[in-house]
Amino acid sequence: MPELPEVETTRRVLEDELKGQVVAEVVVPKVTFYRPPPASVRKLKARRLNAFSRRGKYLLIEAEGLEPVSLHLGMSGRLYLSADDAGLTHVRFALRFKDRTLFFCDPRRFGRVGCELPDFGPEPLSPDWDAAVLSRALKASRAPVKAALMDQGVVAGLGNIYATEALFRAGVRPGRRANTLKAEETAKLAQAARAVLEEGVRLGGCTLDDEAYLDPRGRPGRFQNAVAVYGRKVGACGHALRATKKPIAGRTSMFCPECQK
DNA sequence: AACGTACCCTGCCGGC
DNA sequence: TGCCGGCAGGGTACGT
Repeated sequence: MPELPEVETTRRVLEDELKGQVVAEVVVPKVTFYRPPPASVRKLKARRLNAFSRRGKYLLIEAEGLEPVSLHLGMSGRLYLSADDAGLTHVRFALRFKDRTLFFCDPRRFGRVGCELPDFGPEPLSPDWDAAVLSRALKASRAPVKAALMDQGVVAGLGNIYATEALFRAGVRPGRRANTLKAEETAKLAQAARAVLEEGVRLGGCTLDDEAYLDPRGRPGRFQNAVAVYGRKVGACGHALRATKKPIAGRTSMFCPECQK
């Protein structure tokens, strides 16, 4: 579910709502078959939260006097800020504050808590990520360009939605071998990836259906209205869309046969 | 060694 | 109506 824009939106909401607050209690539901969260989560008790930061699709909780606690939402993980746990299922742990609680819910259990961060590629929204940096990575790969884009070691934060949208905007088919892109195409792709992620952040992430991503306040994003390809049968260009014959990096890959070469 | 694929899970949706 | 297969925005562990 969550790619860079959704994680970034979540981060901003948490920063707004919880920065400077002290964790009153760390709650781990007793009846659960989840592996209990690591000790680093329990240690958050009585700590002041200084900051929430993000690296790729990872969220980092920075508490006073502790190493940052990492959180990856996986496919279905969600943070939910509320007065009580009414209606919430699959709660993995919760941080209680004075007058409300932050719940981490994770139905599919693909989320990760308190794990070491893997090696990431550059942040696509940082000023030093550009066509030259992308070009170097793409030239070194014979994988489909979409697989390279979603490889967190190449660039951190793109998943199926935003990679799909970036390739459409750049006019490049997802199945093209990464090292066959022309300089001009790579330049367009880097620009498109940045633009699509910026738009995703500006619109507060992508909420394709109600069960999916919502921010910790329970609000949906608006990027779904700007989607040109992902989840559609007809592209924003007006052409019928197609999926690649085989999934790429295990993901369904839609593209416009007219607009993407 | 890089690249593809299977797998990890639950929930939802469409087809029969 | 109910069951079943397929699919879902994540990553990782293998096999080749």
